[in-house]
Amino acid sequence: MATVTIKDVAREAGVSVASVSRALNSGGGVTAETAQRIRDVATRLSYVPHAAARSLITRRTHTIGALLPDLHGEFFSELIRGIDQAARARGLHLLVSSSHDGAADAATALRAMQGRVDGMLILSNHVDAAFLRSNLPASVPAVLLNSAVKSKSYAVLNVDNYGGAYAMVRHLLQAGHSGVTFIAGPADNFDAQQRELGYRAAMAKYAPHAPLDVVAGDFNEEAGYRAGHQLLARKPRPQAVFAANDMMAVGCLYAFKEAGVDVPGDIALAGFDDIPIARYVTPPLSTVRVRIADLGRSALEQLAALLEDSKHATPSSHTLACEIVARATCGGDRQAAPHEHAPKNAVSTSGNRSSGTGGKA
Amino acid sequence: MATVTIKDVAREAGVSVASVSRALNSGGGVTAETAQRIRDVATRLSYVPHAAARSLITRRTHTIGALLPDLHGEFFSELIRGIDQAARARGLHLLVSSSHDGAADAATALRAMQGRVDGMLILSNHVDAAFLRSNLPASVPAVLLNSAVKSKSYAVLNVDNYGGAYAMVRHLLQAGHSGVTFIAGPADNFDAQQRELGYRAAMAKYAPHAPLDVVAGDFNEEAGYRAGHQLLARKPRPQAVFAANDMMAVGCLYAFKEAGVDVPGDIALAGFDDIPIARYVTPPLSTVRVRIADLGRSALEQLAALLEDSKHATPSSHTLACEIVARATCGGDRQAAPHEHAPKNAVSTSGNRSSGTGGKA
DNA sequence: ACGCTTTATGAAAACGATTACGTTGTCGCC
DNA sequence: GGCGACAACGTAATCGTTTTCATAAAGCGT
Repeated sequence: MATVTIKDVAREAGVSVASVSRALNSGGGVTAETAQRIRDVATRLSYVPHAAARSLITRRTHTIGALLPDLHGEFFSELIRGIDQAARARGLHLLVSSSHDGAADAATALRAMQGRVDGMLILSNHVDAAFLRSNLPASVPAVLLNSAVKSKSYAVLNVDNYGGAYAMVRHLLQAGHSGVTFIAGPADNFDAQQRELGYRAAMAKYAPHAPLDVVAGDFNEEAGYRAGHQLLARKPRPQAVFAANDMMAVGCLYAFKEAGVDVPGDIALAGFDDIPIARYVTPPLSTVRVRIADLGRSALEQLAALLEDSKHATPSSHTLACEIVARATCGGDRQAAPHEHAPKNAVSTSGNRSSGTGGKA
Repeated sequence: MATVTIKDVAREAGVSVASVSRALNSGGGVTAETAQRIRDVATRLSYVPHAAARSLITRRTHTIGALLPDLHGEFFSELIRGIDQAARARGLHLLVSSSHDGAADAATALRAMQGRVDGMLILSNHVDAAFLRSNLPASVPAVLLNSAVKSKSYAVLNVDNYGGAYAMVRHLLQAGHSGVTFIAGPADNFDAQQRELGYRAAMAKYAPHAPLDVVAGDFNEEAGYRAGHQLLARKPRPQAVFAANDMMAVGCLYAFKEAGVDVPGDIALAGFDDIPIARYVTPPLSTVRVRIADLGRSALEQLAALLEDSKHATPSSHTLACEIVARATCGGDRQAAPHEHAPKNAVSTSGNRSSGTGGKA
């Protein structure tokens, strides 16, 4: 059961190793029948080329690396799913390194991937241009996800946080609310910043006389809960609240429920991300949906394009659209959908196909 | 900016490549000062050994592969998190291939990993002993997760589905319900089978005169919803319902709410998995928690042990305990916890740390 | 001083593939 | 019939490491 090498195949087929290589890879330079015979022998011996040996000479690993922060839940799964599917379709392998906290951590991981990958997918908010310059050799192409980096050396793929927030604020205002309060995310988070910008722009456009109203938050449920209580203490209570992400919106919702405030009757509420929980809280949360699997997929495809002709492939910047999902909490003229069982819209984002511990049937 | 090899380091340091290799790896066989000089030169040139070349000769890739089915949501993330953290701690890389549906698909993926990994972590319900024999060379050690396979060739690591279900049924019965109805999972799913067995055993033990009552399900919300309606149509309604997973319990809960049936007043309800949604439905769902990150972690550690001495490391079977989480839906003598914000128990399973699209702050 | 063990070091052989370059043989064409 | 082109195939170099083996220097006991 010793590993069978190309030599064994060659000997068995009565040819040289060169011919075996040609028959199995390029196809040219060998007669059709010799090629067939070689292939037969190869399968009979169940020969599988040694990946390391091959990539030593071809300088290709057919592997792409994904550097991800300490992500949780649906976001992580969907992202990987998108990446993995696209990668498999292209015959690429996926080397994952997740759960990074801090730049030093990410740098180590990035360096550890040196030479093991042909390209990188990077999602991290402590990654900037300087970081990349010193930790990523120029020779390995990379696609940055949701990054503020603007460089023509790297391709960047962002979710349209700005547009999504803008659209949601417009939606709330057009539903009749005269103002919108925004619960912000972490100050150093790129997504959070963009969402706030979208909020400000939409307010300026559709409610130019209403005051801008931003309270601090950090993307956690607890922060939303505190913000909710805080807002209820105001003399004229806000009419509508837009949280920078769903978890804060959920926290806020519980604060409102606890105080006996009706949503959306007394206050309208909306979040951002469309995490699965959003559909299950009572009442169901209006939010902005992000097609995360698509994000992963297109990131990989962009990287693959860069890999194919690293010469004249210009690393470009793209943005992925969001869509607003009007459920119960935003009030207004929504349709009276009771509860979405087995959601009809076949978006990959909303994955309540989740099974037990062991996977699908 | 051409890649710097060991030769460059050797020339620059005025030694042979052998010494460089020794200085950087074993440490023995070189003077302390030469070793230091070599290390200095190496860092100065920012030399990083070519992984392929190295593993060509050492026959080690320092990479482990993870073969996963088409998982969604929290389960997937937590599993990978656990694996990844443990892997990093051991200096191992993680090659992921997920989203497999069907045995053929899994076989292809498994074969594609040939030679790229030192060991495999496998979670898939269409993987059995025969499958492994024909698709996995005996030389590569593997750990099977949640698998029915009983073989001394492979290590198996299971969640204690049986024990968890048993404990939950006992809990329900001891809370005063005279019987429990079970909503089963897919017939061919190993977890589902074990959970049903646990249900049956607990019933036999603690309610020997109550009839066993199992209705079909498939782990999806929709099935739980249908089962819920179906159960309400019974003449004496069931007193307590235990669903084989949380998604079905949630579907069932919505069916009850729709019919105006009070939970837990009229009917008690419980699920399995403790998915994040469980905490957010109204009322919060009682369930059985599975420490998924721990599952991944110990799987990797077991594999690492196998890797270190493949000789006399006996691939053993282990089981990971569950814990029951009594929230509102199961009635009984639970404490009146209003809502768990920022959960105190620092379990890695309940990850509402989830952020926006861009990761943590 | 002299042999003998220890130790640092270098030269060279692996590892398993791809591929540039020869070599042969066959065919076509003048 | 000879000459050149081309196709099929083999030989050997190559990729960047690790590791065995040889060699030289140095320490050490007598």
